[in-house]
Amino acid sequence: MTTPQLTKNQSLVFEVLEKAEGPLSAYTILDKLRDHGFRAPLQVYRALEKLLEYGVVHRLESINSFVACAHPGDNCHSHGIVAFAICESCGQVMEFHDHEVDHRLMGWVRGQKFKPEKTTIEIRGLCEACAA
Amino acid sequence: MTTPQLTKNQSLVFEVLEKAEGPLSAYTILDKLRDHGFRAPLQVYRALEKLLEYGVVHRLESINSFVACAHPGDNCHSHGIVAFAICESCGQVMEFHDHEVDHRLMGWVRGQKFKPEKTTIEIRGLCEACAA
DNA sequence: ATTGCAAATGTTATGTTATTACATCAATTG
DNA sequence: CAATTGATGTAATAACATAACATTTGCAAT
Repeated sequence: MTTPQLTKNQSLVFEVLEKAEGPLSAYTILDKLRDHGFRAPLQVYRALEKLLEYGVVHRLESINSFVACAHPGDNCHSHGIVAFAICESCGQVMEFHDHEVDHRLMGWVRGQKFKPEKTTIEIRGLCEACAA
Repeated sequence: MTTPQLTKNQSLVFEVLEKAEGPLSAYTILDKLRDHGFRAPLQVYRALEKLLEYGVVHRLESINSFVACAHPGDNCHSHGIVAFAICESCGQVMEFHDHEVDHRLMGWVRGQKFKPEKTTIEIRGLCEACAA
């Protein structure tokens, strides 16, 4: 799937996430876009919904936040399951893929005849700098 | 770590989760315990906090819900990372462990010198019965 | 160019999940 | 019994997310 031209609101939300150092909550995004005319949460959530669909933004379930995909120009849906390491101190997020992990999880899933739609892998802890 | 004697509120919350067919939200638990004197969310959240700590209850991050651990009498902290398959149709949750997945994730983590505290693996989709 | 449709947007209100702050109570121990 | 600690009760509020409905915009078909 290729990413279509983003609409105005989608572009604004995406730019905010790209410039951010780490994940942002929907309401933080809203606050950052008040100057651009955003007034209500739905303006953010609707844009996020599309950006997630296009695979250019990820949702971090364990911290109710959103982050731009770490693969500029690429789209993440082709890489299999995406995993995240989230530093609980500085907020930094590392995104990675591991085919063996995918393979094991999908193997289990097949064994159960479970039909996966969306898989979440999130490791919360301390990054190297913060653990020191 | 061995599970200490549960307090009154902890027992009530745990019993509700054990009897439930699937995961419950904190507010659903609250409603089920109104007859037992529960009045406020905090009574539930405080009990859950301890039950999570003891490893007898799991939190499903992707659906903001809680479920009793699938290993009666045992405690889950000894099994490495716990993974869940959550049916989005019937709500049923399957809990499993995969040492190879643990190994791969922990290998990546070591390579980054990241210090993991809590890892979430949740597969949402359709169980065999619901996919049919 | 106009009509008709689909998608995007704007706005208000509300629903759902989680925590803060503070008071009280109960068990333990020195 | 005083002091401490952990559990509980209660009210208020913060944080996250969606429903419902009105309006506007872009664009294809005629």
